Order: sequence, then C-alpha cells, then structure tokens
Amino acid sequence: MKIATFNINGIKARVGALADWLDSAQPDVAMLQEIKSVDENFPRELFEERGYNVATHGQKGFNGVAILSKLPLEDVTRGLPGDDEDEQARWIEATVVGKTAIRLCGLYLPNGNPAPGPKFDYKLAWMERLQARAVDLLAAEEPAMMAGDYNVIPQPQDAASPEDWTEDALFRPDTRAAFQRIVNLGFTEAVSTRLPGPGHYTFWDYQAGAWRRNNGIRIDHILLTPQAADLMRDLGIDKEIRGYDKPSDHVPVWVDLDL
DNA sequence: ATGCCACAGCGTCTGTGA
Repeated sequence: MKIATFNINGIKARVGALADWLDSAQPDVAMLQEIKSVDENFPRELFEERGYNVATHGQKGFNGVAILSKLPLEDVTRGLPGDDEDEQARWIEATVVGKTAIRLCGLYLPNGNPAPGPKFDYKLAWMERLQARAVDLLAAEEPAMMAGDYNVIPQPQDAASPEDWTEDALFRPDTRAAFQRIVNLGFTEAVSTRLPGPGHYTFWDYQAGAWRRNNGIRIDHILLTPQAADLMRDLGIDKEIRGYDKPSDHVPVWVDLDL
C-alpha cells in the first residue's frame, strides 16, 4: 500500500498538478496539507472519479488537511486533541484496512515564525499536544503513522544552507528538540532511515531561484510506529514534480507498506 | 536589512506562508 503526504499549497491552484501527480504516482492513500479551502468548496469529484474516498478538515483561506484513499476511510476524526479553543484545521485521522489495519494521521504543523513570539509559542504548544497523541498511538502497539508538513528541519544536513535558518522557527533548538523527543518515543522517522545523509529535500521556496539552485529543506516527514515500520518496503520523494508547471513549493513523500 | 514568490479572499491590497 503506497501512502503519500503532500503539502499542495492550495487546492484551487493545484487541481491540475495534483491530478497529474495522482495519475502518474498512483498512491493508494494521499494525505494533503494546506488545502486552503472550506470543506464545501473542496473538489471531491476530482478525486472520487479517480476512485478515491475523500475526508477533509478545512477552513477559510489557509491551513486545512485532507485524506484521499482508495480503501474506505473509517473512524475519521478531525482536530488535534488537547485544546478545545484551537480552531486551526491542522490534523485529521482515519483508519484504512488492508491485510491489516493502520491508523493514519495527517498533520500540518504550525510554521511558528516570527520567533520568538506568540506564533512560535503556538507551534511549541501544538508540538506538546502532538507528543501526547503520539504517546497514545505507541501505547496501542498497532500500525500507525503520522505524516505531513512538520515545518521542522531536523538536522543541519536537512538544509542546503543551514546557516540561513539559525533564527528561523523551523530550525531553532526548541523546535528540533521537540521533534526529536517525539521521534525518540519509539517512532521510525522513515525518510532519514531509508535515505540517510544530506540532500533529501522536500521543499524549495518559490523565491530567489531556490529550486534552480537546489536550495531546499527537508520538512515533510513520515513517522511510523514499530508495528508500521516492520511493514516498510520502500520510500521515495517525488522531487521531479517541483519542476513542472504550477508546482506547489513542497513535493510528495511516500512510503510503501506491506498492508 | 529587505525583498525575492505564491495563494486566498470581497481583493486592485492584506494576511499568511517558510
């Protein structure tokens, strides 16, 4: 089962590029971030006509996450637990059942800039809530994954120019430590496990010729519980689509699990 | 030190992103 995560940076602007990618990559599941759409305006038909079931958790203007799946989406829940006041649409969960079941969590972690400041505080608080959910997922001792745009550069080797990011919310010590704490609970960070070493970027800014100069960063991650990691057959980053027409600034990351 | 570029929204500018 091929399961992908992709920050599409706006469904309205990405209808063509997203359809092209689905048709060529043929993921069984795609977790999408930054749909920038309310649920009513999400073009479900585009995906349903390709055989996907669709679950969305959108909001007006920005944020918003969704899951597309060729298998039925069961027990869908929306919103990251731990703060009833939080209205930002950044988290969606569903279960799909292949040979065995897997719990899928799609996430769009807050950017956090400028740091320090209230947005950075929100990011760190959100990561604490993420850690609490992660603890529960591990305790279940079942296949599960948390995939999405983490807005975290884990290590200096995950940026082409790490010196440009030292003060940035994506790379500050507090951010990296919070991410490492979650991984260290017992997850497999799939990309760095399968593709060790520098240069495996998932985001290139639209500005200043970042793609042309390969000035990228690795911020889209897949975390697997041990029971899911045991099923991993393959993993990839579809970086070539960053050079196609009307691209997102992120590219898809996918994992093939024996499910 | 700033803007570079892109997207959505009631929109010819502002907020947001990374």
